[in-house]
Amino acid sequence: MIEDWPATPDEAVALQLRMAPLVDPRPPAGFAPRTAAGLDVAYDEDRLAAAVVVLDIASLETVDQVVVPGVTDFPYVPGLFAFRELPALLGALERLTTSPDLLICDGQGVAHPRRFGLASHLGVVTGLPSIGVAKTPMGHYDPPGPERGDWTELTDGGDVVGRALRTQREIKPLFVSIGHRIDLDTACAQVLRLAPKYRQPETTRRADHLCREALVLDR
DNA sequence: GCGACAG
DNA sequence: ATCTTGTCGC
Repeated sequence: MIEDWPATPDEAVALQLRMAPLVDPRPPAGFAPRTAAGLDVAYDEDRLAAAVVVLDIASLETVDQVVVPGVTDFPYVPGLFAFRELPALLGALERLTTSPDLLICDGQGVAHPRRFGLASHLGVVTGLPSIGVAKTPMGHYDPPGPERGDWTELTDGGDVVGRALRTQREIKPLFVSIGHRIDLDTACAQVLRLAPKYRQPETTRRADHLCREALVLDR
């Protein structure tokens, strides 16, 4: 499934440079996502659990979920985060009953040194529209206003790569960037819609809870 | 050369 | 990511 999987950081960087041009910032024709999947991974030593939870965007009800166990192959290296989580997340995605319309990822999309963070990598590999939602920025930004929905640009090397988006009043913003096949306005609107009550989107919250629980039960 | 650097 | 106490609020 995953050809030429890198064994070293140098190979991983080379793969990102080859794949970054494959990111398509244009949404599919008539894009109107009905479901969104949250993806997250939890760790315990060399074990991990990857979870995907699919929500109906309108009702925020869970319509499908999968969690799979795995092992950590790749060390955590800033900029190469995807190589740690991608294999397990793809395995979980394959086991879903239905294909989600949109992927909400825990990390950067194009707000990344090589414009190819986890969300972009997942989007390109699956062909699905994807959004990167990170808790910490990779780039520079000025603090947005205090209200829910307030935002400022996230920049890197002179490029606008995403937004610092406040999802709750006076709560630290999230850092949203496009992953693949979506535009930044739509990405931010979807994140806001999915986060009516807490800082993080419901998709991410449920996937987080699910993989943590699985890690404990599998032990 | 030194610091910064998603989870 | 994970480690952690008490504390505030619904």
